[in-house]
Amino acid sequence: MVSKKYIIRLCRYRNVLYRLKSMGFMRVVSNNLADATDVTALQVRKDFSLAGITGNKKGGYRVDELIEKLNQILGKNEIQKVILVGVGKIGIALMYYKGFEEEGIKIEAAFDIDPQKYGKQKDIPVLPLERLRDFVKTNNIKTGIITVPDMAAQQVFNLMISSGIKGVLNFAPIKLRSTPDIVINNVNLVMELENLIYFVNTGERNKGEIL
Amino acid sequence: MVSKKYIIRLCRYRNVLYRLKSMGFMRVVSNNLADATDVTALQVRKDFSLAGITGNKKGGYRVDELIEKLNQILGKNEIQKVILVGVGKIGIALMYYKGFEEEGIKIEAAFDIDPQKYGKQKDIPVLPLERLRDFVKTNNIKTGIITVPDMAAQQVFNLMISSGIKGVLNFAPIKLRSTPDIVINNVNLVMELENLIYFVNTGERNKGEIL
DNA sequence: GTATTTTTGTGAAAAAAATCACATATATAT
DNA sequence: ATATATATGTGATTTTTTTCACAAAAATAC
Ligand SMILES: NC(=O)c1ccc[n+]([C@@H]2O[C@H](COP(=O)([O-])OP(=O)(O)OC[C@H]3O[C@@H](n4cnc5c(N)ncnc54)[C@H](O)[C@@H]3O)[C@@H](O)[C@H]2O)c1
Ligand SMILES: NC(=O)c1ccc[n+]([C@@H]2O[C@H](COP(=O)([O-])OP(=O)(O)OC[C@H]3O[C@@H](n4cnc5c(N)ncnc54)[C@H](O)[C@@H]3O)[C@@H](O)[C@H]2O)c1
Repeated sequence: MVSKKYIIRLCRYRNVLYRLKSMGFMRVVSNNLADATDVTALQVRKDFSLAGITGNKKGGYRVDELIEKLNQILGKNEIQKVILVGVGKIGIALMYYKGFEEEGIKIEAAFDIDPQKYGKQKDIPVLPLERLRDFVKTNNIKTGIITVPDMAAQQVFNLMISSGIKGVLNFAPIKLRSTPDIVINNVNLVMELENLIYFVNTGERNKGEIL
Repeated sequence: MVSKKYIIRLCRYRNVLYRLKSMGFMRVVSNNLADATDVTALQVRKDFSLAGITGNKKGGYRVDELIEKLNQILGKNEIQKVILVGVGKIGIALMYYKGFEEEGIKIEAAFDIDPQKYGKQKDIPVLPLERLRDFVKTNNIKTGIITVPDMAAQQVFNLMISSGIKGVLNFAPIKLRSTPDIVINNVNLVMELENLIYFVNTGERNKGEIL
């Protein structure tokens, strides 16, 4: 059983590795990765050790091998399909963001209740909410993003889950009522900012929470 | 020295308390707060104990008193001024978001290098980047949000810090080079999604990382 | 007015995560 | 070939965070 923090560190290593690879690096030592990801070299090695990844006593790790292993662990070898509900300000920002596709994540469709939104954004179809269930089943989608107003979030969530979705990235600052088999990651930007402001005001050092 | 997680829990309690208050509640027991915030009742009491907040052995905590204490600890008794740099898709979404003001956070101004963006968004002035330093000093701003393209983030960060900013909420998925006295909270949405997908794919239960 | 129930509060214990200490392998230099 | 420097790898240790166990206070019931 692994923790979220651990997986996020693996993702970070992977990101850095791709950049190193594109720069022509063949090998990398734990120290390089540590510098680039804000963890200690020891933590890097421990993580790899735990992940069953092994390097050379001198000369560190082979970049290609590392990427391959991490991709395997992180399930990055096929494109990950997601849907999005709520084609508003933040939803549209996400739909136009190129960063997801670069990581093999594709927003296959978006849904809204406002007919004015139907059509396309970028190359992503925007469909009526009623078509969600069918779309999710047909395309075997397992992951959804919620960017609807707070009041609508629970109801959209319920629809998603009953349609077969297993994991939700939720931008509404509410606690979704759910069951333990569903994975929910909440993005609460107000809280991120409140938190930041707290540490700024008190002058206390935020001990480098990852992410 | 407190951790980020701890402060975030306090923020969550506070949110729930405001809602309870608006519903007319005068008192609350640790169990209620626990249910609403996805932590255990014990954790709630421990947190309060640590924060020097004390309740009644029966009848729990006074809502008003709790809110007051939490506001005090979290520095919520005055409006928190922030600036934003990068009036693009995500920057604009944030500028139009009402959730910040509801929590006493005000985006005082935004900055960009594209003259087409100058003017206003909602009621927030959008100014040339060159005016940042002056604005920050004059208005004694301590907190900034970075929503510029990845390539520009470090440079904008440097400008912010050299202008007197002490804390940054960074949306660019890069590691900002900084010094230990500066607080940085990174929001990495790709990683949130990658992480979610990992737990969906493996069927492992993500042990409820807060936030 | 005494017993019972409810709920806080905290020192102690357990669990989880990070770090240390050091053994081990391998490349490079001499 | 031997010594030296560089890095990994892991059991042990420390630190941090959460949970347990139970005492104490206050309301309610009998
Ligand atoms: N905008 C931000 O910067 C920001 C920041 C943090 C959190 N959020 C949260 O993100 C969510 C969306 O914010 P926004 O600013 O993009 O809002 P928005 O009003 O711009 O967009 C909401 C969209 O959801 C659609 N919608 C409403 N009810 C729906 C339903 N039942 N089913 C499907 N679609 C529905 C609306 O038609 C609209 O297109 C909110 O919960 C908000 O709290 C936004
Ligand atoms: N859009 C998203 O959903 C999303 C999601 C995750 C992360 N991000 C990150 O947020 C950042 C912004 O993304 P976006 O989609 O809003 O981009 P965008 O291109 O829509 O907007 C960027 C804005 O920054 C301005 N800008 C560029 N260089 C600048 C500089 N040196 N100083 C000041 N302003 C400058 C541009 O004029 C533009 O207005 C990126 O780092 C991106 O990786 C965005």
